[in-house]
Amino acid sequence: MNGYGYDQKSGSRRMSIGELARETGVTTETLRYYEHEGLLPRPQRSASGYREYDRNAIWQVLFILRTKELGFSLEEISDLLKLSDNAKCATERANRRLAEIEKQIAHLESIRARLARLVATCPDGCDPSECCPILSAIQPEMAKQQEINDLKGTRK
Amino acid sequence: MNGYGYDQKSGSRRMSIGELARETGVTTETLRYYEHEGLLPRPQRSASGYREYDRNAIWQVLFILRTKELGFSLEEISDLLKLSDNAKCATERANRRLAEIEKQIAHLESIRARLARLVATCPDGCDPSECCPILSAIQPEMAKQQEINDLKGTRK
DNA sequence: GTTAGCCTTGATGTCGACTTCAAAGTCAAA
DNA sequence: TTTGACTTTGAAGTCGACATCAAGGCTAAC
Repeated sequence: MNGYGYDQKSGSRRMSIGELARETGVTTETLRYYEHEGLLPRPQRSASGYREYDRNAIWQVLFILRTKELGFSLEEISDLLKLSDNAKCATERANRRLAEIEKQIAHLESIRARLARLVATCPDGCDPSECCPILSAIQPEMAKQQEINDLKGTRK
Repeated sequence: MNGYGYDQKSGSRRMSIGELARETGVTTETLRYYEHEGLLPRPQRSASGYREYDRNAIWQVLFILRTKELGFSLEEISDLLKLSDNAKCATERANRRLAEIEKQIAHLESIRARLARLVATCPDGCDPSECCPILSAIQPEMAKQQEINDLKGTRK
């Protein structure tokens, strides 16, 4: 048996910070951090000062985690929670986030294309005795410049 | 006229750190930082201790910037430069990076899909008087639990 | 000769999202 | 009763990639 009482309202047992951490898969430090940052409400305290959470806290934490997964920062999540208090619509934020994500995807796709092209220039185990085609493809002018300099050097 | 001499080898004028910064679009602090981290070779010094770069330095900096654009960290770039010294092939690194990028893209795409679905549930200016469908969609169980609790609360 | 603008160094600050730490108090089981 | 696991707090540390600062020296142009 643990010393944590029952939540009057929901009728379910209250939890320690450790139990909440186990239920949600985060560490106790993270929970305290979220509380400190205003993402989680300050819970009840036992006589000895321990935090006592009700079952609702689980969903509050999971909300944070899910929203984080969607790429929102903790500050944005905090904003969303404040909006939620006012029962205002979060569409605008979500749309902004969506636009950001699409930009990120486009950026990564252009990187992917460039990288894939680079990799294609270099057959599997390329000759270690010559300059790697990938490296020289990243810096074509540098390679050329080096060649020119080398030529000048040998001629002098 | 400036006090920076000519590079014997390339025959081109040497540059101060400020000039190199202007040519490459980074700050002097960044250049010193790259040098400190071993990404740029330590340049010649003037009698008074000023750094004196030759034109090659420009391509070295641009190589770092281009590779950074491809999503490599400074540490990875440092590795690549070491490999380049040994004239070994960088294919493996590039392939690893490519795999990472594809994972990131896939992740972002799943986020995009989820977000788009959420946004679709909420017509433009949704009614501020009721709970935002987006927020409740992120936390369906929480909303349900809240309802249950509210009902219990009013019944008691 | 003066001034504005360059350069030097090492140290410290920044951001976000935690993690780690120290030192002490509390709880449940054997 | 003692052990060991748990909890408390605020402060400091971590990561990467720089940015900023302080306090001074150097150089070019007027």
